[in-house]
Amino acid sequence: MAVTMNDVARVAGVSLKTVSNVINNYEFIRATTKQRVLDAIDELGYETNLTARSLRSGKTSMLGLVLADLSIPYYAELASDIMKAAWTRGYRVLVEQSGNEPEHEKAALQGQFRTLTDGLLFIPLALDAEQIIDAAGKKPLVLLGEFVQDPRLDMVLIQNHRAAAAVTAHLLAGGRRRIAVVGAHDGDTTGSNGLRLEGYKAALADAGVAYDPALVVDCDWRRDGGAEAIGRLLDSGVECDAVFGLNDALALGALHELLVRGRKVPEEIAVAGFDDIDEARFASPSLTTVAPGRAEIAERAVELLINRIENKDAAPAVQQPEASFELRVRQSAP
Amino acid sequence: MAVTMNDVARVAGVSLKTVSNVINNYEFIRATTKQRVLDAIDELGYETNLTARSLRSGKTSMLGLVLADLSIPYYAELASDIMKAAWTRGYRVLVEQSGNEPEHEKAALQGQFRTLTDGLLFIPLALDAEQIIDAAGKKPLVLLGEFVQDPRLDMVLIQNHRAAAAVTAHLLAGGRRRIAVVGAHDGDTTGSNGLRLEGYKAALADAGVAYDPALVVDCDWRRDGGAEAIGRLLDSGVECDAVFGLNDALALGALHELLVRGRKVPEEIAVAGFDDIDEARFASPSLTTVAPGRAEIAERAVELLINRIENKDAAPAVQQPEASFELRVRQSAP
DNA sequence: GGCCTGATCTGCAACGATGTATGCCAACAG
DNA sequence: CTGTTGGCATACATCGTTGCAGATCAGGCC
Repeated sequence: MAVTMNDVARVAGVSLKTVSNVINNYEFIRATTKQRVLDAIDELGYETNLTARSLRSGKTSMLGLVLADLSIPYYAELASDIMKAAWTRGYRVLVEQSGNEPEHEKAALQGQFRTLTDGLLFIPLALDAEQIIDAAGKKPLVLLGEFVQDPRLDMVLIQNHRAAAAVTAHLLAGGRRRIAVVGAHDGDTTGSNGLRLEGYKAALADAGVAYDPALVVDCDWRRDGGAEAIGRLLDSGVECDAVFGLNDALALGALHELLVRGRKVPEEIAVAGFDDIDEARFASPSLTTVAPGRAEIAERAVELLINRIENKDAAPAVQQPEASFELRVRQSAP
Repeated sequence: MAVTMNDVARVAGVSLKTVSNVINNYEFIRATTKQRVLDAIDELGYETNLTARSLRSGKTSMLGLVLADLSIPYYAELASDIMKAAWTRGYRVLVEQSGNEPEHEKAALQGQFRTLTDGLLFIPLALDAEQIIDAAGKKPLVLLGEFVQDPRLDMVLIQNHRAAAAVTAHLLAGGRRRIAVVGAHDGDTTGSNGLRLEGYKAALADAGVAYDPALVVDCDWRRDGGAEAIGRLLDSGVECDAVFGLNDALALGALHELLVRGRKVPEEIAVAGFDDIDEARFASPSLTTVAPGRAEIAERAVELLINRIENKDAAPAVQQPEASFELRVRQSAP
């Protein structure tokens, strides 16, 4: 079997508890004793059994991260940042893919998954705030600002409205007047789709350009969704001089479809996205987009969650820090 | 505090062990007793404490997955597939990012990380076979066929040699004669880089085309590495009519750089990659590449690892299944 | 010398589940 | 009526740690 503290204690000639004390850096241990224990640990190749420690201490030092799917670049990049942020603070991250299904999201919120983690980072896609509050247990929970927004929940916010307005304003400044929106439904006002659409409308209004619902097409937020949606729009005879994909995958899908159809980008039609995934820089033409502060989001979310975990008693008001965004102008919409 | 089996037992009026038996589907339980227990579980909202179960049973039902970084699309997509494959078999996956650093890889192989998992899936990048064997503990370990290859280790193999030869043969069939290779060093013979380079050479030899080491440029296996490397090659005055990026990120980086420099792809220079990440389909022009059977690799690796975990006693010979590959011809090299 | 203080180390119980051994009862055979 | 079998339920020990409450001992002080 595995080497236990007991074995180390025997070899070092001390009590089991002393071994524990050495490992946990208890202050009052004679240097010589400490050394003997450390030598024994080395000799036997002892490794702390984290499962036992968790059971006894009630802490797992793991954070849960629930997202739709790692194969989506934005989530993968965010997950990577979150894992790094957690790591530097002594936590590991256990990822759970919800596949965008309400049942999976609910299960992740309340199921046994929670017993494995000290707290949860959650990117909700299928559940609304009400359902989340119902399903969530007592453990700390921090949402990552995507679709849901609610004053009762801790979350890190993306400036969906302002960032989308900035992108739109940039397109308008470039002289575009008929800007198609890919990834929303006319009338959406909540969630990332709604908030970004509202930002788009606000920028139009600022510039005195009329809003035309015919320019708004909805679809799955994936590359193929974006390609299909812009195709549908063009086939329906609607003309446009710019496309705003509500995330980069949509924009890249649309960009691809436009080029396939022989449209010149950006001369004829400009394209812009939202997220600034790495791929955006290397697309051809490279994609103009807005960076929602991914690293900052990861950092803030992890920090907030760990604060909640470690200061359970203190229960200050709900926190909703906002990440800062930055427009990235590239070739697709100079 | 949390609800325990004890609480359930009290409410249901049975012993703690009976609750355990119900949960574990023990056969001989009166239907009425079972129902009473289930009702109590429901009433109290009891959730099994997985930490306690793990400690007692010695199984965590978690697989470790060590890879360089989730922000690399190929790894993210592979991780996603692995998590799904593990999930259907009742296992969760704990991901650890090595950042391509030997120290991190070693730590993941032997550290406390192992006590959290029943077995490890490992994509080695920095360590060689010898170091892996030295560092690895007794728990099951399966490598994912990237760089390391060794008859003493379980692993799922990618047909690096044959797949790279197939890509090269396709480029040759298209009339290309000066095919640059991005991502290897002349003389590499092992690892993904070496094996793919060897495949390339074999295909050249088959077609009676001479191998020119000047066409081989090395760099980091990332988009920006590919861009920089092809730039370096062209700046040095070497001309080529095709580029084979040893993975898709390299190929896409190179593709981007070529277009920036005004080269026509594929008319002037064809581009091909290796991996078939989702992005390849939506690049412009879309990228010709080879799909190394990612889903199959994930499936096989998980299956092999779980077999090792669950049939510890039986220790048959080392297993090294090979995933099948498929050429995906697209616009960048028709 | 007796008492107190602080450094150093120890034993026991407990975290919440499961494995083993066993008890109890009804049904059935002899 | 006794003995055996099999269904059903239980008690106890145990996994490897850590928290809590001491135990021990040397040195300083009155």
